[in-house]
Amino acid sequence: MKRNSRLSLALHTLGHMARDPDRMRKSADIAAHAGTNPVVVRRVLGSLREAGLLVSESGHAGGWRLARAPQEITLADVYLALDERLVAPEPDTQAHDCSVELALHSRVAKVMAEVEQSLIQKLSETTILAISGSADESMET
Amino acid sequence: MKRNSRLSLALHTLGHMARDPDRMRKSADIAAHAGTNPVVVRRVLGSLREAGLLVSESGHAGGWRLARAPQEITLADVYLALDERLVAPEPDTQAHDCSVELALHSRVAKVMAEVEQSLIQKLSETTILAISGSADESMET
DNA sequence: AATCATGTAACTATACGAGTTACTTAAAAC
DNA sequence: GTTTTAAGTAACTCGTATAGTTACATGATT
Repeated sequence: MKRNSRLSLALHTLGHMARDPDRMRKSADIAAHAGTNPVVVRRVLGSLREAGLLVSESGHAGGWRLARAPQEITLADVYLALDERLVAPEPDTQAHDCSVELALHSRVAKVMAEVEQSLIQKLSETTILAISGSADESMET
Repeated sequence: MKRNSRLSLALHTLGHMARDPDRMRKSADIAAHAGTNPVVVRRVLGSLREAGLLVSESGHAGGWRLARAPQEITLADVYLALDERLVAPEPDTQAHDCSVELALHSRVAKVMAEVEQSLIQKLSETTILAISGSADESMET
């Protein structure tokens, strides 16, 4: 794995969970399927648990499971839970008192914010049930 | 400097150039103003020259200058010249024959492509003259 | 020829994220 | 109540990407 893998891993895992929401899955199994490490899985899914998308349990029958119905979880929920930003934020301008830099920053920051909102809006239109390939929700390309 | 600085540096520099398009600027001066290194400046501006946005000259009266009028250069031109991507592309899926991964990839890739187009569209609506703070083109926030 | 700027290769330093190891905590099985 | 099994987490290594730096070649003007 390399870049942006947290979101990919999260969505991939939730897609599978959506097909069989009641089944408990171990981080070791998830990691094996995704070709990564159990600790990495726990870190990523831990963020989703904090956001209320997943629940986890320790012990023999432990593992991970959806916290609510798969049609109630959108790609936007997942995107926001991990706080990755697929749209790069403007780097903090260090109070350079340069009018060009100020004008530039406000202009670009505004555009990026709009684009970010647009992304979230689009992501919110797809649920993880659709990603799962379940027949319940069609996958028109 | 750290991240995403190429685009910032490019736009900042072009913003200044837009205020006085005929003046030649040395990479050393630009670097001093931006708080970076002349070689870094030459690398970034070199990309803009390849894209036809700037011209450069060697020797005593040498330096860098806009290749065309500042109102003819938009932020999108600059964004495309450097081929940074502020919108993260989906990482290449390594032919994992997993239906969830495939569905996920096509879904997300489509959204990201739309968002990227939207970003470019928005960037194309602002010229570097507007960034320059020149009175010719207003800066309504 | 001397000077001054760009052009560029090659290297270093740094930041960041994934991966890994090792350990603690918690719940179920026995 | 001890064993087993899984999550939780800290701390570290490793790979990679990018800025920064050094050094030198090329080209234009004086």
